[in-house]
Amino acid sequence: MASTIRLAGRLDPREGWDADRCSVARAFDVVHTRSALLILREAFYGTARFGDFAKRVGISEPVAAARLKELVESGLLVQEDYREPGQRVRRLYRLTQKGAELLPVLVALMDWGDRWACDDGGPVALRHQDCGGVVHAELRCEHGHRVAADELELAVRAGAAP
Amino acid sequence: MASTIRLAGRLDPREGWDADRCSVARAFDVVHTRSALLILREAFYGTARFGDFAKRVGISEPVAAARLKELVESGLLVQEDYREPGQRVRRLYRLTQKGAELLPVLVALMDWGDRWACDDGGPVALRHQDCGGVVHAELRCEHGHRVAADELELAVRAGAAP
DNA sequence: CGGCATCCTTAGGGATACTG
DNA sequence: CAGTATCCCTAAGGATGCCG
Repeated sequence: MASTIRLAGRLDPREGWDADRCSVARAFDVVHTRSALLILREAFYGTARFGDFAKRVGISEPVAAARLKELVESGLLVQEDYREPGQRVRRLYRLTQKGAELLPVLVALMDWGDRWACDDGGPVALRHQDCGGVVHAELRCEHGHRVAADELELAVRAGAAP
Repeated sequence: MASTIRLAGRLDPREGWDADRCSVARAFDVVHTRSALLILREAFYGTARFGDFAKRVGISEPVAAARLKELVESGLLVQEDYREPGQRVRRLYRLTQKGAELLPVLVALMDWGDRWACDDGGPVALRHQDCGGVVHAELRCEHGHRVAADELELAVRAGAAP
């Protein structure tokens, strides 16, 4: 059946597999909750202030406070105090490099949701500023080849032996 | 500061934004838990049987049963009863097309975890079978251009007005 | 082997009210 | 505006035990 795939690979890396070392699990543990994910989405959209996060994500202030604190502690966001001349101090939350590199995760989720969880293709689209083309997250090898799921091979990295 | 980015775009799509229509949120709601994500990871690695999921993901049987049932109900996995001649019936869980298309999400998470949550670059690597090149999830527009975060533009889709 | 039933603990998240 | 303090509910997930 074409609807099921599996990663190719001669050796079975799952023997002696240490679940705690899995990068997928570790990445999930950092993001960790729905509210944190949506706060990151808003940060990508340019949101920077406490109240805007709570309002736009649709969560209560206590939850927003807890998630923002965790995200700062994890190094995904930085809090900056910022004062324009003659204005009161504003507190801004902004993405760090570490946080910004989660963008492909967000885009991949958006792609999937647009395709499988929306009637209409989703409320927003990402476009390439230069050419206007719609942007997606896709699998490419380091030589630039587009890689289909059945062309993947799973390899255990050196030093990752059981 | 180079470590913060924001999506370009002249109009602000967040006014009138309906949080429930967000594809990122909807996709997260389908996957929904850590254990479901790791079950999907195992499905990509070729795991198909109940006990293997529980053991390799590192979760209890009740949790595995609950997640597998949810994933089947969501249409990400199918359960097949399968009998080799002379053997007892085996039950297999396999990815559907809908589930298989979550692969870029998993790869993007793995990429991020390898880079930011592991000392050693992560336990496994994905390679392109044909050329051996390491595979990553990256942002490309429909014309094949590689798209950096600051080249993105957010556009409200037709019919997505407030 | 492939589950389900039960009990338990912890954490995510909403509501409300209050402070600097 | 940017939070904090309480209280409460629900769900994720482990442990144990049973069943076809």
